[in-house]
Amino acid sequence: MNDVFKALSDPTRREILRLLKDEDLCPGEIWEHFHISKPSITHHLNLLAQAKLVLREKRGQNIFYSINTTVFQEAVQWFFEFKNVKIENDLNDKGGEKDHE
Amino acid sequence: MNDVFKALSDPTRREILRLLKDEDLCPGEIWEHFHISKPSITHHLNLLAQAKLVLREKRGQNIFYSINTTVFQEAVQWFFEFKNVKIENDLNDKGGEKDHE
DNA sequence: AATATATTTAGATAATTAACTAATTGTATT
DNA sequence: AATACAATTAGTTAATTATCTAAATATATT
Repeated sequence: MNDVFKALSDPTRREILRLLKDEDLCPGEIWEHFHISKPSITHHLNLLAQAKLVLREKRGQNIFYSINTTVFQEAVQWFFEFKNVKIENDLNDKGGEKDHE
Repeated sequence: MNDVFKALSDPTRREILRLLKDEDLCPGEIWEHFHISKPSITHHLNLLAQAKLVLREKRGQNIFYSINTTVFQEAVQWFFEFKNVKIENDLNDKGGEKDHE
């Protein structure tokens, strides 16, 4: 899960994911949407693939990248841990612990 | 939203959030859970606060940090953009281009 | 086999960042 | 006002990372 958050922490990589949301693309096509070099695109795609946020499939001369929805679901799960944050604490702590120093 | 993902990309900061999920804490209390210096804790809390993932409230000598659930919800929203990734593309692209290798 | 195209690898550099120690600020207590 | 405690700021360092150019690999076409 650390790899996932690391991968998502870069705007370029999030934009790549947004592009892949609509259609599978290969590095050259992705590259056309940015103003950075192809090796940089490769670097970002490696990090996304390492986090399993994207899948690759080689077809001839091209390598097609696609979104891996499974890992997206797992990431959402992480957030759901924070769904019901301290309900009774809001009553206990704030009322009772003021003079505890 | 970039600040949010940047803030979430560090394991220490995610652990801090997990601690704050159960109760509001001040930097000294948070510090006791880690093996890093207090200034480092301050640094992480600054990034979390900048991303608005936590709120601070000064009470006398202490500053209490708490989870800001609103921003968590916004982060989940980001993921929901990827809910229905390329449905017709799965039919067109993958069906048609298979045998071109 | 020679050439063109697509992508990655290698290696370097500049920017960012997480960590530290030492010093400072701010609040409470005696 | 002097002391103690809580937290931050300042300034440094080492590690990470995003980027680049040049070179290498791999596939397809002529």
